[in-house]
Order: sequence, then structure tokens, then C-alpha cells
Amino acid sequence: MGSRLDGGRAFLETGHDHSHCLEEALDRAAELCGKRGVRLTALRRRVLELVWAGHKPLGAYEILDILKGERQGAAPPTVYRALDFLLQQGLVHRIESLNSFIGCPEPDSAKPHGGQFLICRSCGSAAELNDSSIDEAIRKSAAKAGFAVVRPMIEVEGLCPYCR
Amino acid sequence: MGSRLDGGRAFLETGHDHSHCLEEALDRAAELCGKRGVRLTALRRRVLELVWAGHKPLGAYEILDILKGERQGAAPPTVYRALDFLLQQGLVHRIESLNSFIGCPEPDSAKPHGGQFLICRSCGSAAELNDSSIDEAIRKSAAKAGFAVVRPMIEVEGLCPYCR
DNA sequence: GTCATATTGTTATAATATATCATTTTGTTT
DNA sequence: AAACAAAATGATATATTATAACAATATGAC
Repeated sequence: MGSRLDGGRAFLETGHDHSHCLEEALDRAAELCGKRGVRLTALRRRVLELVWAGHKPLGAYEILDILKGERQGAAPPTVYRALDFLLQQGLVHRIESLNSFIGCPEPDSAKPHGGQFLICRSCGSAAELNDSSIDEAIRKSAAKAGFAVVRPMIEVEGLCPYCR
Repeated sequence: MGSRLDGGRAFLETGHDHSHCLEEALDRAAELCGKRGVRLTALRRRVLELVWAGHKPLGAYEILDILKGERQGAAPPTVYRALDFLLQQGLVHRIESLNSFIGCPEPDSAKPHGGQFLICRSCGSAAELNDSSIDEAIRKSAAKAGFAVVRPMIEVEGLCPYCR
């Protein structure tokens, strides 16, 4: 299994080659959009790049502030539309508890996923898990209540290895 | 284990005596606040009552609209302050994915909990689980990443037994 | 009853997100 | 290449959710 699936990897560590990480994400996105016949335009690609600039969820208006310095007349819809596209393609996730967005390291995953996130309350960085045992536990518990799971969403607040 | 811990119970079913359910919640809240030496004022009690009016998360401005018909000059801070108090006391939860609030059926639970919610995408009702096996799975997975869990939050979108 | 504190009232504003219509770009057809 | 339809973006306005700041009132301790 690729190292990007390992939750620990996503917390910035000595030796994390982020420019590589970023390039990989952009390349994967381009490939995926190609396959799907959807357009990763310059704007969408730029927004994805900004979201991937770090492993820390970014707010829509933070993205907007950066875009404003690059395009005349960037406005909220500029950002939200790009984000909507990226969300639909599974290229980014929305972190509900932070009203912010983060790149998905597994956009080509078999099925769309709500996301499992570990969010550091100290440094703000977030790592995505993809642990089927968590999904299993949820599905099982939901089934007992007669509830059909469509999209489980998990956001765990806590302390990352470097902030503990 | 009390019936209110059973996820299935929270989805309205024939025979659910909601006025009883509501009374119980209010009584428990009063008792708990008494024990803790904090004040469940008329306003706070009323907001809690509104949140418990159904098993469907309520938005702050929905609460405000109702309060406006009852108190002159009710304003956003009126509601948000009451909600902040209720959240701090663990009497209500915030559903992040809906920007709304729902009563906690287990406010006296040993430790504060982020909440595990099953949210019906059709009727909007929500049920709180409290399944330690889910927490276990999360804690375990987080530990592998070196992450210390403080407050796990789970919001599962899906279909309740009556909407399937 | 006086006082300190907590709560609520009141006004203003911040932060997040969407609706709507005009314009431009893109890919397709001719 | 020109004309066209569809998709994407620009531009303006506004809705929704939440907080800041200070004044007035109510509450409990003494």
C-alpha cells in the first residue's frame, strides 16, 4: 500500500518532500479528469494547487485572498465554483468542523468517501485515514438501528505526533 | 442499558412518546445543572426545549425565529449564548455538517463526547449513537498514526428506517 | 440592602456561502 | 475558418451563519 495511505505520513515530518507530494497530486488530478472527460481548467488546477500547498485545511476566503493577487476580479463564486468541481471529482474534501478544504490523497479510490480525518488542534494540520475497520464499525452499528449508511464522515480532533 | 441509548429509538417510530422524551430531557438538564452549580435560566431552558422539540437538528436562526415571537428583542446573541451554555454543559450537540443543533440524550455520560450521529438525508432526523466499538476503531487507527484523540466526531449521512 | 458577578439586551459587523445574469472560452459542426 | 451550443468564468448582489462590544438588568453572596 502506498505511503500516502499511512495516516502518519500526512503529518509533516522531517524528510517529507512536499513539492513532490504536490506534483503527484496535480498529476493524478489531471490524469483522472482526462479519463473522466471533465476539464481541469487553469483556475481549478490553481485552486487545487493552493489546497495542496500544505497539509492544513484552507478556508475558501483564504484561497480567495491569494487568487485576488493573481486574477483581477476574483470573487467568492470564483473559489466556490472551483471547489464544487473539485469536491464533485473527489479531489478535495470539505472539513465540516473547520469550514475548510483539504486535498484528497486518494481521489481515484474505488468509491467516493466522506473522509476520515485526524485534525491537530495545535498546529491545524490534518491527515486523512482510510481505515475500513472504522467504516465497518459504523456500518455495523448503523445497521442495528436500521439505518442505511450513504456517506460516513469522521473528523477527529486531537494532537498530532509533532505537537504532543 | 436504557432505551434512549439504542440508536433505533431516536428515529421517530409509532409509539414514541415525545412529550415524555422532552420532559425527561428537561428534568435531567435541570438536575444536572443543579449538581454542577450552573444556572439553567428560563431562556436557556426554553432554547433546550426548542432543540428537543423534535429529533431533527435545528438551526440557530430557526430557534431565533421562534424566540422572536416570545421575547421582544431576541437577537442572534440571545440564541448563540444560550447554545454555547448548553454545548458546554453537554446538553446539546452541534451537527457540523448541518450547522445545527440537537439535544444530547446522554448529557450525564462519564466523559464529554463529540457525538456519533446518524442523519437521515430524506427526513432530516438524527439519532445519536454511543458505540464504544466505533470509538475503539478510531482510537486504534489514530494511535497507529501517532495521533492522540481528544474528541472524535462522527456524522453519518444515510437513510433512516422509515425513509428507506 | 449593597455589592460583585453573571446574564441578557442591543447594535453593529464579521465570516461563510449562494443566486443571478452577463461575458468569455471551448469544443463541435459546418 | 465561421457559426453554433455548451461550459466556464466574470461581476454584482444578497443570503446565511456567527461573533464583538458595550449597556442594562437580574442574581446570589455577604
